[in-house]
Amino acid sequence: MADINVQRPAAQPDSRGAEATPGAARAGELRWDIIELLFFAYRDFVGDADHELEAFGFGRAHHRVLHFVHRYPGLKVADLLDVLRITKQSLGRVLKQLLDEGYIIQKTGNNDRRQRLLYATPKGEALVAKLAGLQTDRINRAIASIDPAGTETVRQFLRAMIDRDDPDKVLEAIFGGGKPGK
Amino acid sequence: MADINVQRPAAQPDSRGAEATPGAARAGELRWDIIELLFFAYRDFVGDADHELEAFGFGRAHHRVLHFVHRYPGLKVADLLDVLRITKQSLGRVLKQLLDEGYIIQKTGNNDRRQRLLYATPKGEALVAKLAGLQTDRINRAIASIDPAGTETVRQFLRAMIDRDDPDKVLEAIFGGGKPGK
DNA sequence: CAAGATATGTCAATATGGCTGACATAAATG
DNA sequence: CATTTATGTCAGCCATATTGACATATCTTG
Repeated sequence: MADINVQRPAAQPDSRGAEATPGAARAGELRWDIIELLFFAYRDFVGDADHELEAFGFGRAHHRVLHFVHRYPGLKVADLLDVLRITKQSLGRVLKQLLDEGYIIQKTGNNDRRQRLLYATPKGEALVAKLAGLQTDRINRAIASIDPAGTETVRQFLRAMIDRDDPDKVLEAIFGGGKPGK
Repeated sequence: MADINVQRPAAQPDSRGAEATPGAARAGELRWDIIELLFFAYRDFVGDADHELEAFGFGRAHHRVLHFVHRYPGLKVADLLDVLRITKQSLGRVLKQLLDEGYIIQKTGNNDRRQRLLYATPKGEALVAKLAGLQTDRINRAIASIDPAGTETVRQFLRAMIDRDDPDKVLEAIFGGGKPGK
């Protein structure tokens, strides 16, 4: 059984090469540990849903669409493009599948009949809730391991990790607290 | 300027369809907000690096390889496959580029000469540190927004989000505290 | 009303980064 | 020597993303 060549994370001399990276933390202050934890935490977090989605012939892209349509009923296609930051061609494919298979329905906008307002069907609600259940279980386990007051700390940390310049409508709803329009 | 159709996240009736999702939280307890925050936080977090990587003709896959080789010098190819959970064919492509372009070097194992131990070159160190600098800036900004003691809470939360069954060598190093071998 | 802008949809081609299966080589192991 | 292990590679497939071009319906404006 081959011996182990892996050393613990070496306290690197931190050879930040090139001309002092713009706006970067000084040497020795890099958050290697948190960078790494975010990688693993997110990998396992989305892994929960990925596994379940396979049984439906769906991928992560479908989950993201279904999630936001569920959360923000009446979302327009253009809003979804903003939020997901993908092109309409990419969205088109997964959205068509979700529509064809009855997970989402479109309704023509009342004021602007060009718009297609998106809503999750009961079938769609069921799937997205199932996926959220798996992820919630993981989150609850993690929250149980920290100080009760820590939940708000984690929430605040995550919020502060998000770019707030040029927010889309969903981010406005999350942050704005009260500027959901304009 | 078309009116806004997006409502704030509706307190959904939470139609967990189908037979009570196995092991899932009960209705009304789903962590929709944290699920969503994780999506946005991770998107922007990796976005920092993604943008920079473009200039080098690299993608996320290259970053991940470079990161772990940097952090765990002497990592074997097989270890990297475990950590990244991809196939050797997939790894082969990006690893070959990183080797060809001088970001990583291989050294034949001392005990087992079949092994190729991986090390980041100064060029590789410079790139990975530059990327980590960008991400560290974001993390520092987020940490600055929470209680000083909150950093450890966040770290603990992230650690608890990670699967610990069948850990690879990197996770053993992160968690094991002292069982880096076997 | 006619002209232009907007919201959506679709066709075609391409890139990235995963995957499987098959096979080859070198070196360790029994 | 036979087998297993560590690595590499060829060939093809799939999902998801991209760009550019174009079509249609509808709203807005001069």
